[in-house]
Amino acid sequence: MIRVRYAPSPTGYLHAGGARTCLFNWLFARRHNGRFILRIEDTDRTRYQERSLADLLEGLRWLGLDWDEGPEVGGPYGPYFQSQRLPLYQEYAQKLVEAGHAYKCYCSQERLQQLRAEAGRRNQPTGYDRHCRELSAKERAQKEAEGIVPVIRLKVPLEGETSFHDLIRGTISMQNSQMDDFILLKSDGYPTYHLANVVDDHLMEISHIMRADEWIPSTPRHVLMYRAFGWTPPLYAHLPVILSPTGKGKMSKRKTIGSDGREYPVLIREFRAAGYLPEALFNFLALVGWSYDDKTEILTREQIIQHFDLEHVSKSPAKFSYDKLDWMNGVYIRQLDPDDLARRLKPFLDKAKFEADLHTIRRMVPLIQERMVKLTDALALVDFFFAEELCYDPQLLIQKGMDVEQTRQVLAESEQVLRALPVFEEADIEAALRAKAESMGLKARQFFGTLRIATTGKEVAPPLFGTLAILGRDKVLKRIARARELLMAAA
RNA sequence: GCCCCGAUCGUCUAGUGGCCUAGGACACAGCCCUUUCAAGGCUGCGACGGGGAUUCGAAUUCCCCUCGGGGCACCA
Repeated sequence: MIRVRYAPSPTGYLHAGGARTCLFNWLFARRHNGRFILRIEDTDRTRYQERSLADLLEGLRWLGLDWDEGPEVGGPYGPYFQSQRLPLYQEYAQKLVEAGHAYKCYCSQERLQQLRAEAGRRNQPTGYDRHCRELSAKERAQKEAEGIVPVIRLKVPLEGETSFHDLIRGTISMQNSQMDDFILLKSDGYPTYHLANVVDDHLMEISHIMRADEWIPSTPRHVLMYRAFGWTPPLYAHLPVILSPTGKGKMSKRKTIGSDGREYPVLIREFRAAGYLPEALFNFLALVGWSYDDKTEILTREQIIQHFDLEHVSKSPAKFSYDKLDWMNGVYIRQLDPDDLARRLKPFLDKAKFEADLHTIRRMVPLIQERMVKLTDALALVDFFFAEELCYDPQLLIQKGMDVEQTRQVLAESEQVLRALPVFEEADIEAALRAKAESMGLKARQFFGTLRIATTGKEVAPPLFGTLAILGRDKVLKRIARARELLMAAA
């Protein structure tokens, strides 16, 4: 049975890198009919943030990444919060001490800090100097008597090397001499990541560990722990990290501002608020670090599940391409059923105080659907529908090759034609206006250009005839009249 | 400083010794379509980091260099 997990620590909001790691685990589980487990690694009390758990669960659900075991759904291997498993870690750490694979360390944090500073100054490795490794029973008793609460450290072999097989990278080894005696159990009784991770993965019968590249250096330590416990380690697959769009370093949770001043979303909640579709982000994220073939980019969730494999996971880190995500989001928006798009647009319009019912939004959709990259783009596309009064430079009314008088005529004639129309519908509006433009001997771009400015206040706007129909005859006539006033006043 | 991982167009990638004159996508440029803007269609620009070795043959295997990334906490 394949069992994989995503094990975030609730120290901040869910970001693209975490979501990608989660996605790969999820895909692997779904592909192989395995189980996907969500485990919360909340063993750092100083960095814990209450709101991050809710954000995490919400973000995963938004992306459609459901978990078979974990918070809110439970499961046979619980609890799924490490803070609720403390006695377990203490018990296992103790076992290691008793077996001689670990020992208690009484060094103060001040001493350790000094050690690091000193080593750093001399450009030496910064690890622990194993001061307490060979303490006698008497020495230990003395420290205990002084009331010092020890940490527990793993007794790393001094010689030899530790290696493991990575499903993506092959064999990776590290000299044991490169590892220090790292801490398993902190003095507050909480386990470090290393201990909790190994104990839980074993107890929860995790078969494959898929996590970011940055964990490679600590994997040999984990292997050493499995060995000390007498357990078989799971299979490892280290995923390439996602690089920041700024080009320096990996993608962080902090605000990322490109050299062009553009602000890049990194948190899932930010992508959502910016108007990205979950299915587009899902597709895009699946493709950062994994590829299907040499030509297919747009894949449904089902196709991705069906084809996902570790074979095609890349080894090298990838920059997060926002240009490509934008393109892909546009593709997904265009593919959306118009009713569906209208529903998704509603909250964004509501938030902008554009009061439109679903029916009206639905009428606008055909005009804007292929002009949006993100849902938020709709706002700038339709704002003129909701404006009380348009604000624009009257000179814009006068199109290239036209004069004030001709412009006045276009407005006057349009007004007349539109007023006379028996029904105010797109096809009729178009027919009448085209005929009028032709009879006046004006080019379409001239005639409609003037009208566009008059009715939308913009040089760039959605297709005119559909726009007029939605605006409605009253509003259109009012705006044309207003344009004539502005034109005359400016002339 | 030490250790680990990586390296194909500007970016994301395909490539698993001959199908490679290196394929696709994004971005960019041009043209077409067109009431503006989009969308769409067509075309173009554009890469195997360097040096050795193995081989009849190397983008693909090995070594060195270079460059990039990551790790070295009582964080995860």
